[in-house]
Amino acid sequence: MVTIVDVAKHAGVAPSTVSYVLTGKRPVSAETRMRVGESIRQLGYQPHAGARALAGSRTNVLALVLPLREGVHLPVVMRFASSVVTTAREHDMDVLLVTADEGAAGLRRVAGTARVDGFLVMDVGLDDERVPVLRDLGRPAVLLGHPTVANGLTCVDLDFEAAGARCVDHLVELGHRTIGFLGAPGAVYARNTGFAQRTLAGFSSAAMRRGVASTALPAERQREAVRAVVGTLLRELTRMTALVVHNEAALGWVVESLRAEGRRVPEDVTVVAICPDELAEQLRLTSVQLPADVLGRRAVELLMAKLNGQRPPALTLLPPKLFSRTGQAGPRLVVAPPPRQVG
Amino acid sequence: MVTIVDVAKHAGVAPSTVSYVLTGKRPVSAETRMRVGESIRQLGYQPHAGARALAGSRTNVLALVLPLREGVHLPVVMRFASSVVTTAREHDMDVLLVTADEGAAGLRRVAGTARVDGFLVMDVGLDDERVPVLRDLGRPAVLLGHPTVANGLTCVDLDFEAAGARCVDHLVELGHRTIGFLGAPGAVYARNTGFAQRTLAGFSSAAMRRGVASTALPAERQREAVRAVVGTLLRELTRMTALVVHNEAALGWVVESLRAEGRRVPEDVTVVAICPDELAEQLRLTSVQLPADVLGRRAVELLMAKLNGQRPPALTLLPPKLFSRTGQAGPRLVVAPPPRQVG
DNA sequence: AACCACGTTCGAAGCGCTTCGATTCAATTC
DNA sequence: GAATTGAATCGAAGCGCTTCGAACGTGGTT
Repeated sequence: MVTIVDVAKHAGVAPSTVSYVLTGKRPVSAETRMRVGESIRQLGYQPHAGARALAGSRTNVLALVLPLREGVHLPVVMRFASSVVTTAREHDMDVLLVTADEGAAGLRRVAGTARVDGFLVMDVGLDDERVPVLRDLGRPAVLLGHPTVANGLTCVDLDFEAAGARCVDHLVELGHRTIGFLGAPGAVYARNTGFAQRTLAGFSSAAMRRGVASTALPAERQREAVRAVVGTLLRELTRMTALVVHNEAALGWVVESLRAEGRRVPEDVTVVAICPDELAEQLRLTSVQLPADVLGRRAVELLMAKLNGQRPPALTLLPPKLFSRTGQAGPRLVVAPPPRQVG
Repeated sequence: MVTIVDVAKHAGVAPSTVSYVLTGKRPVSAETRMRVGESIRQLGYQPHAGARALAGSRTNVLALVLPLREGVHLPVVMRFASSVVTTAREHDMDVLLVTADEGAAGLRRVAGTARVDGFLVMDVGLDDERVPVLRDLGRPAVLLGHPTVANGLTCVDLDFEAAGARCVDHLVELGHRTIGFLGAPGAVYARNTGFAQRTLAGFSSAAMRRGVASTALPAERQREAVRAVVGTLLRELTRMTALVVHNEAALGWVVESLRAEGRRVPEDVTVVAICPDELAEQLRLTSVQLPADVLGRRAVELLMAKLNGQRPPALTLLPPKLFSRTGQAGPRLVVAPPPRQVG
């Protein structure tokens, strides 16, 4: 193995000088820098990660905590993971994969053994045991999915409010004047927080602002329940030509119900969904997608900022991406505004 | 931070003794072991991973190299990754996530900086640049997917030959006596190696052994091409009541073509696919699944064996799992034999 | 009673790197 | 020309752990 001492000897300098060349933490003359660089190249020197971590108390590794079993849509997780690793590498970081199965104990372990510098935690629940632990651990962390705003922690999520509004705006631009909203099961709105409510709020205020007639109803996931709600909407909102659906499980039944009621989709009723891209793709519906790749990138950037001692905003909401799938041509990306930041 | 010295003082022993308690590399009296263990618990001691790696030249981390972008079916990758992490943790190992994008350079980097003890590489190509690098690196590695048998390297894969045979056996047990085989595009069979050929071989010899009439044809992925091949099969093998399909892209068109020809699926023609589970699930077809979870577990176990100085078989072929989806009941797992080992 | 052997435990020497105070030397200043 | 400065570099002290030879008892042997 080639060590820093070998490089130092080869370049005729002290080991510390090589270190300074590598880290840039002290000025080194251009000439020395060249010479050391050349020695590094010739000897094929690669610093020992463990030694670095020991002496410098920085591992250059970040923990990515993923729900690998269930819950979140798998392709979304993958895209996110991919984006995280790529972005991390741009910052010269490696990624340690931790499953959510390990729970808080897993976080304690990798932090306690000084394996990682910080955490990226996906799919954090509203009352997650890991949140307090994360705060105690005293290492930078970025949470994804649910914006559990907790002091000191940083969160990233899709801007669901904007997503709701975006659907309305899109439909209004297509000429629709009466729009329905079919949301999550009632119970989801009952807990007084979360993305469902924010989506609905965005939808409602946009409808108001745009002056369109609208009705919003919750829906259970079962086929019959969905059929009933669709029936109600068609009856109450007789001139309804468009429907925004924020309920993955019901989505398929919604389309089926509409057709059963004699409405063609999308000719008679245009359906816009807020759901993972794959599902919308399959049903050929225009949709607002979860921008997993942007989410991953942004999350890493926020974490890096914290590692560098900055204090990034406590909450970053990413602009929704709307893919139009009405035409015969491939998905058309409608450009969205920059992210919102809070705190 | 609590160090080994703190623990040693607290327990009234030398640091080295604490180390031996932890690693078990030298005998320690039961009484001392107790006392040290108690101190560890009381102080909440967790050994510093970097220091360990430096002194012991063992990181307890393994690299998982995944094709995160494309190629392999995403859910399969996830299941595999999940299984790898879980199994690795059982062996007290952590997992560093590396994307295939980084190529051979990525392997050189994580090995050169002593970040990992070994490699798990998924989706290795027939003439992959990483194979020679992996051999040079001199660290244990286990390859998955294509059994590129290379000296010193260990491979795990699905036993495609058994998969082909299994389909026949299953169908014969259901009473079928004339079975067609619709395979990958001709070009795939032309390269003189790989899973396509092995599947076909397994199918053919099983058909022979079972005394069933059979015809095998390659098929391109396009709809018209598939339709033509299905037509040919129906004409040539007039009494065909079952069809084994080893061509993911064509699978949907196969079912469509059969129905267009007036054959009900599965009543008139039973289709068994060799494909990712999700696809078969969607089309409600009985299928042979890639056992990603078993694959991941086995891969880690092989790697651990190598890390412990053993010389596991060069090639392990996992028994195929056949899921029957003909009935109304949920998937029924038909139990399969133990893995085959070579080398 | 002196000896040996064995199971335990200790002490010290690194592992390869970062970091900080000290040192050097040339360029500036009075 | 001596004193002052500041940039560039050096040297040494750790970081927390493993490991290896040595030391220490204890019990059994001759």
